[in-house]
Amino acid sequence: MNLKEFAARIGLSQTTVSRAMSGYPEVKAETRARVLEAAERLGYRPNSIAQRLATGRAGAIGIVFQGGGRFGPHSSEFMGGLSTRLQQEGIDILVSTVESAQDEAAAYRRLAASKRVDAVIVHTPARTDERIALLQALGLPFIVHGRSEAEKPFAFLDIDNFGAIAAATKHLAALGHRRIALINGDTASTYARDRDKGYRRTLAAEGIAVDPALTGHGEFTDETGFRLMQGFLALPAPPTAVIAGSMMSALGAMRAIRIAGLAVGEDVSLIAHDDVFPYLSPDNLVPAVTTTQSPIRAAGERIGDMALRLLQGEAPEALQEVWPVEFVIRGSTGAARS
Amino acid sequence: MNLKEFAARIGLSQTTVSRAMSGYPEVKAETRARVLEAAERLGYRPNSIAQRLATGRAGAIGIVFQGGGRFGPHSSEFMGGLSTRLQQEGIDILVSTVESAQDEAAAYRRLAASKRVDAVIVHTPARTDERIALLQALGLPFIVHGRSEAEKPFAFLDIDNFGAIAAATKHLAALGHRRIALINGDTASTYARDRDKGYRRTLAAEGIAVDPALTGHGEFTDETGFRLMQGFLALPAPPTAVIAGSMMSALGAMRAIRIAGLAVGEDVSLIAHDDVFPYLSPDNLVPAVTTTQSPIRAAGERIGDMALRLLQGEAPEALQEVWPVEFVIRGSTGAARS
DNA sequence: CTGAAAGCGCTTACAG
DNA sequence: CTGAAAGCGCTTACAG
Repeated sequence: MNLKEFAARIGLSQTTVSRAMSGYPEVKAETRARVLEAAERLGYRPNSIAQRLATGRAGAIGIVFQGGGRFGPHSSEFMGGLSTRLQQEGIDILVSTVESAQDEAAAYRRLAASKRVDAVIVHTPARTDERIALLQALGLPFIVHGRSEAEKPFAFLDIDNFGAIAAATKHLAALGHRRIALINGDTASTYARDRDKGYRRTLAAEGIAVDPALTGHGEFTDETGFRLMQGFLALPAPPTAVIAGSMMSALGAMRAIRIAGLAVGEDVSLIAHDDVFPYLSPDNLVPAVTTTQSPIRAAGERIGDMALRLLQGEAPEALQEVWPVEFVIRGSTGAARS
Repeated sequence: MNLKEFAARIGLSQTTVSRAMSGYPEVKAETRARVLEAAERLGYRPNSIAQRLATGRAGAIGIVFQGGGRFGPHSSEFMGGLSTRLQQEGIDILVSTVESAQDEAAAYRRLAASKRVDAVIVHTPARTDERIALLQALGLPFIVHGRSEAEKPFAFLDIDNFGAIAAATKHLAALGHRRIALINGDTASTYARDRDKGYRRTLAAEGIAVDPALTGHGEFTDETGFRLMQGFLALPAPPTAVIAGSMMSALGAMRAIRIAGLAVGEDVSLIAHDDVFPYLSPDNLVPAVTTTQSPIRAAGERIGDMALRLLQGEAPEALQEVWPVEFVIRGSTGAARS
C-alpha cells in the first residue's frame, strides 16, 4: 500500500498524512493520532526510497573496509555500536569492501557521485591521510575514528593512545622493569605513532634508554604477536616485560613466553592494550591480563551520534573528542626479577 | 550533475543516455561509447536512489543481528565474504541490530513494508524457526545460512555439521578414546542438533555409551569453553578428549586443561570445529589444533551469489546447498593414555 | 490546520 | 536506433 491508497482509505490528503507521519507540528493532534493508528492497523509504512529521493537525504552512512572485508574483531565491535545508534534514527549503514587504498578512494568518489550516503566513517587514519583531503574536496561529510593532520579541521573521535601506553610503560618501570618491549601496529598510522611516543617519552622520563630492538610492528594477530615475542626473547638481553597492541597479539606473545619456559606475570610481565570482547575477556585468561582499555563499541555508538549531528549541520570542528583510556591491573604484571 | 543536465551537455535525450549507461542493447555501440566516455570525463553517475525508485528494486540485502549487534568473529568473516560478492553487483548490505527475537520479527516487517531491501539473510536458524514462516508470509525473499524445517521450501546454505562432528568423534575413537566430551552451541539451533547427532551416532557405532555429563551447551566464547571444560575435568571419570564447537571455546578449554596440570594432545586430545580466522589460526597454537573446518567467508560469498540468483527469479528450492567439512589433523590429538 | 500540485532523478513502455 | 512523456512514491512550498 502506498501513500495515495492509504490517504484515500482514511479520507485525508497525501499532504496531511505525510505530515502527520513525519511529525510535523502543523497537524492537529487528533488528526495525527488517527493517521498513526490507521497506519499501524493497515500496515502502511512510507517507502523509504521515495522519501529519500524527495528529501535529498540518503538516510545512510557509509563505511569502507580494506583487505576484502577481512575486518577483525575490533571492526565488528565498532560496527555493533555504530549500528545500534544509527538504527534508532532509521539511518542505514552501508558497508563497502575494497582491496587497496586506491580502491578506497574510488569508493568514496562513487558514493559521493551516486548520492548513496550522507556521510562516511573513516578509520585507522595515517598521520597524513589523503582520504581526508579527498572527502573534503568531494564535499562528502565524514567522521574520522582516530586522528590525523590536515589543513582544514574535521570531525573525529580518538582515544588517548599516548596516555594509554605511557601509563602502561610507567607501571612497568615502577615495578622495576628496565627492558620493556612494545608490540605496535602499522607504522604509518597515527595511533601507532602516538603509542610509540607514549612509550619513548615515559622511558626517557624514567631514565631508561630506548632499545630499537625491543619495538616491533605488524598486524594485530596472534601470529604476529607470537613471532615478535619470540624475536624479543631470542635477544642477548631479552625483555622482562612486554606491551602488546591488542588482545590477539597478547595471546601470541603469551604463547611465545610459555614456549620459552617462562611464566607470564612472573618471569615476563605483560600488558595488553585492548577493548573488552564479549567472547575473549582479559579477566578469563590465566593469568588475568593487565590492560589499558577503551570500549570500541561505545566509540562506535558515539561516532554514530556525531555523524547525526554533523548531518544536522554542526560544524566539524565542534565534533572532536579524545577519550581517556582505562588502566586495569591484573595478574599478568609483577615486580621485575632481579 | 543529474541526468537532465548531463544529457543536455552531450546533446542526447535522457532516454538514450539512460539506456547507454545501463547497458541496454538497443543503443548504437558508437553512441554508448560516447556516453560512457563523457560520463567518465564529466563525472556523471546516476543517482542510485532515483534508480531504485524508478525500477522498484531496493538494490540492498538486509541482515539482522541479535544481541545489540554484538556480532562475533564468525559474523565478521561471513559479512566480509557477503559484501565482497554483493559489491561486485552494486548491491548494498543493510545491517540491522536488535535485542530480541521479537524485535527481529519487527525488523523484517519494517524492512518489507518500507521496501528497503530486496531480500534478507537469516542466520543461526532454530530447528523450527518462526522467522522463516514470517518471511514467507511477508513475501520478502530470503536465504538461510543453516538449515531448518518448514512447510514450504526455501533457499539455504549449510555445512555438514553432522559429518564434521561424526568425523571428529570417529577419529578420537580410533585413537582409543572412550570418554569424549562435546562443547556444543545453543540447543535450539539446527547446527547444534546436527552436531549432537553426529556425535551420538558415531559413539553408538563405535560401541561407546553416551554419557550426558560429557555434553555441554553455551555461547562460543572463551569463558564458556573454560567453564564447561573445568566441569568435565571435575567429573569422577573425566574425558580424555574433547570436541569444542569453536576456536574461542577451544581456547577456553585448553586453558582449563592446562590449569588442571594436563597437557593438550597428550593427556587430553582436543578438536575444534571452526573456520580459519586470519587473526587466530589453529596452526599457530601450541600444540597446533586439529580442526573440522569450513570457510565461513566463502559461505558468505556463496550466499551473496544465491541471493542474486533468487532476485533474478530462481526458485528457492533450486538454491539449497550443503557443504562438506574439511578435517585437518594437527598436534592436539593423540592416542588415549591407557 | 488542510489540500492541490510541482518536483526529486531516474526508467521504460510507446511511438517513430 | 532515438526521443517525448508518464510514472515510481514520497515531500513541501504555496495557497487557502
